[in-house]
Amino acid sequence: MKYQKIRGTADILPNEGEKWSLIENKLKEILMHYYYQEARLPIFEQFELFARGVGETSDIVSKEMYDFYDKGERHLALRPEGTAGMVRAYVENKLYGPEHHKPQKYFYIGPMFRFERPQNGRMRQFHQLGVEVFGSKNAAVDAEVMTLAYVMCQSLGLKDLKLYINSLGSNEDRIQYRQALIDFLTPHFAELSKDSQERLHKNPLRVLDSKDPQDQKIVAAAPNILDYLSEESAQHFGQVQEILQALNIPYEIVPSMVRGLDYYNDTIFELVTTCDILGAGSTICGGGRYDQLVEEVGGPETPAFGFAMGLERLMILLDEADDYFANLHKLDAYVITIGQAVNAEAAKVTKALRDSGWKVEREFIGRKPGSQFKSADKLNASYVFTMGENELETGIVNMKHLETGHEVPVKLEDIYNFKLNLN
RNA sequence: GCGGUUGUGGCGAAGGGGUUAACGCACCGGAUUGUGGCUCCGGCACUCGUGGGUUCGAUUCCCAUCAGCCGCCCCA
Repeated sequence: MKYQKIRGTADILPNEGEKWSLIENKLKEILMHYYYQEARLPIFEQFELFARGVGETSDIVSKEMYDFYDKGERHLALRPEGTAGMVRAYVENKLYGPEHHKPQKYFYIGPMFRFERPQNGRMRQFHQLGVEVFGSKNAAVDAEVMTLAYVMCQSLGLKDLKLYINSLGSNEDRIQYRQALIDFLTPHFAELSKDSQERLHKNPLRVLDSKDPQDQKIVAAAPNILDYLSEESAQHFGQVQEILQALNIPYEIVPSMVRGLDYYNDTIFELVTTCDILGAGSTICGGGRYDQLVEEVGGPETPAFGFAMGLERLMILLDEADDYFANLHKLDAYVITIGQAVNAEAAKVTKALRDSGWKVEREFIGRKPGSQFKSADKLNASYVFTMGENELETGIVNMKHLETGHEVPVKLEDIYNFKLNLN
């Protein structure tokens, strides 16, 4: 084999591709109902945008970026996530202008790139559906976006879904909590795992969701971030819950939950599956509030809330779901040809049937009739039309219903005039 | 980035230094000059991810490399 795909990329082959568009269409329909509008943004941006936006110290920026210099010596990067680009577009195009309905609610679907070790549901090029809302600090926005994420997954028939929520509070809240956490953990430094010892300096909140059992024991007694929320943040978080309850969206508060991007404040959430086919990456959707990012990117003070959903993870889960995709390719008819002479007439029959709204395939490679029937069977065709020289002469074809084996003669003319009678 | 594991036809999979590389599925042809899901017969890998080495000889051993999978880190 001369060429192979780049590590961590995937070929979504035709059969699979149909599943993707089926899912995407379904999700888009829901997004329409919630009044979200689609944006299509560049796949690469200035490196700096991500570095600043996502956070220089985040893993995504510090070790997972696909960055490069173009022929004009510009430092660029393939987008590792969608929010930074969306915010940039929002600011650059002055979508905050008075003529735009507030808040603005956008979504996008597309590939993202992260240089990581591939695993099930974790690719170097992967796809996200992202949602961003700009211009409201209302807790109802938080709740709506989380509801949206939940409903999208639910509508696809996903089971074992959990909505985890938490609040990071304001910047000041977090700084205080961070210090409290460091103060608490420092006496236990020697007992912590190696990973967590490092995390203590870089990002102490991360120690909270360490998988190391010893760490977990220590952390169990750690101060709770929710006790450090300012009154405003606590009230906001309370309202978010109130609305979720009113909407009957089941959720769970997980005070140890932290997110990997630096820009979040107040509400954060994750949608995870509790079944284990996804292995380590059971999060299918994550997001939260980011009230400072727009300003950081050069726009006016604009609160915002968003999430990203991992599409390949969704697809993996859906593949498990029974026959969600069954009958995707069911044919209404297969046109069998016997002999070169019927080539054109078979084309006419096929087209006429298609024009009348049927899903139709025909024989192209001239196999024996028996094999063609096998194909028709395999392709799940309801009817088979047999075209041979006899039919050419008489103008009458055999239409066979595969399931019953019942055959009826049909006039070609009737097919061409869309007068086919299925009884 | 670290650790483990795997790589044989379109797919699944046996083989374990010696030369015709099992088997199953799928596919193609025939038995059945134009009618399917069963059966039977036949066909289908100059070659065992790639490159190098050891050897009289390597798909089998060694090294490197690429890729897949799993765990960690982290995340969608």
